This record gives sequence, C-alpha cells and structure tokens, in this order.
Amino acid sequence: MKNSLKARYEARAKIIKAMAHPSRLLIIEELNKGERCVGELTDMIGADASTVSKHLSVLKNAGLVSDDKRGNSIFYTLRTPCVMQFMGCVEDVLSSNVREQKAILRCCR
Amino acid sequence: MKNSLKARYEARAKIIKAMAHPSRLLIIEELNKGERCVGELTDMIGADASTVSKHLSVLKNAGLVSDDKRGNSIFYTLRTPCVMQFMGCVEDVLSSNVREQKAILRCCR
DNA sequence: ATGCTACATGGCTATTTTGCCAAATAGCAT
DNA sequence: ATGCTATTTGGCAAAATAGCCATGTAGCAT
Repeated sequence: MKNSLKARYEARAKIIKAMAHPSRLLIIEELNKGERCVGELTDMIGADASTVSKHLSVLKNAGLVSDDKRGNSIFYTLRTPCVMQFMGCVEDVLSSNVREQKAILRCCR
Repeated sequence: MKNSLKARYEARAKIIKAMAHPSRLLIIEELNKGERCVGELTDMIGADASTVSKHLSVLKNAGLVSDDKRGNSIFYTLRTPCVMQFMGCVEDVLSSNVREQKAILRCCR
C-alpha cells in the first residue's frame, strides 16, 4: 500500500477503533443526549471508574469527545455528533444479517 | 450495564470493530467502487495473501461484505454501502482535530 | 492424474487492548 | 491541614488481534 494512503487509512482507523467497544458506544450514545460526568457514565456502564476513565481517554485521544472540568467533576461532550448518524447504518447491517440468517433457515427446511 | 443493552452494544461493536483497521478500510472503499477478487485486493494492500484473506473473513463475519465464487476466483462485494457515508464524518473528525491543533499552536505563541 | 492458480485455514509469535487494583492528583468542605 | 469526593495514572495479567509461514482445498488446464 502506498505510504501516504496508508497514513490516511491509519488515521481513519484510529477514530473508528476508538468507537469499536461496547462501553464506548454507550458513552457516545449517552453524550449525544448531553454532557455527562465520569461518575454518571461509570454508574451506567458498571465497570471500575478507572476503566471508564480510560475509555474516555481513548475517545478524547481520537478527538471524538472533549472534556470540561467544573468544580469537582469533569464533564464530557460529544464533539462530532455525526458519528451517531452512523449507528443507523450499523443497525441496518445488523438487521440485514438477521434477514440473511432467516433466509438460510427457510431454504434448508 | 443491563444485559440486553450490553448485547446490543456488543453487536454494534463487532461491526464497527470489523471496520477498524487500515487494510479493511481500504477494502471497504475499494469494494464500494465495485466487486473485487482477493488477488486484486492483495496487490493493493501489499500484504500476504493469507492476511488479506483473514481481513476479508472478518468483514464477511460482520456481515459487511459477501462473496461470490466464480471460476477460480472469489469476488467480494460491499453489502451495505451506507458504511461509506460514514467516512465523511470520520474525515470531519480528522479535520476538526487538525483545526484544534492549529488553535493550540496559535494561542501559545 | 498432474500441475498450476486462487484462496482459506491452522499454527505460531508479537503486539495491542482490556480491566482490575493500588496509588496519585485535584477540588471542595471543615 | 485533614478528610472526602471525583477522576486519572501506573502497573500488571488475561484476552484479543495481526501477520507471517506452511499447509490444505478447489477449480481449471494439460
């Protein structure tokens, strides 16, 4: 693969990889509704606070979220809500997969 | 995290994770132009044929591509072209990141 | 049947990711 | 200063991922 092209795909992959985790998808969806502090997200996810903190740093490092410290808490915001539009497509893939499974069942009865 | 919710996010994550690799992004973009056989993709990527084959199986397993064996070759197709629309958003994130970097430079001169 | 081409699979190692615990840091209240 | 709450960081072990090589399989041609 040509070098400049490779760098381009690597940059994209980094962003997509940042989204590619169940907990981080929950975070993205939640932040799409409005800003949330780490504690709120930790409660929802039900993992160790340090784990959630690291997930947030992955998202931040990819440029998907930004943070704002106010008082004792740090509030996170979704920086580019367009990523949420993608979820519709992901759901399409999922239901398309289900349809295919059904079709396979039908034809082999 | 509630169990049914968790399963939902895991299913989504699997699809996104399948996209989260430079070579697989190239494959997706190329298949968006039309069907391609493994050899063509292997030449473009410049990795071992077995490596490319495994990338394709990841994409297939996620339901993103389908394959069609004709003669001696196997042709892959992008099953849900909507994933390509997402790339625009990814590019937005990237250029937004660049803008932010520039802003940081400006303010600290 | 033999050979050749096109892919896939198994096996292995190196690297990356994940998630917990413990410890550090920062802000607020007393 | 001390304690309390919120969050991050370091460290570590377990799990997942990536990529190569060697090998297996399938189709076509001779």
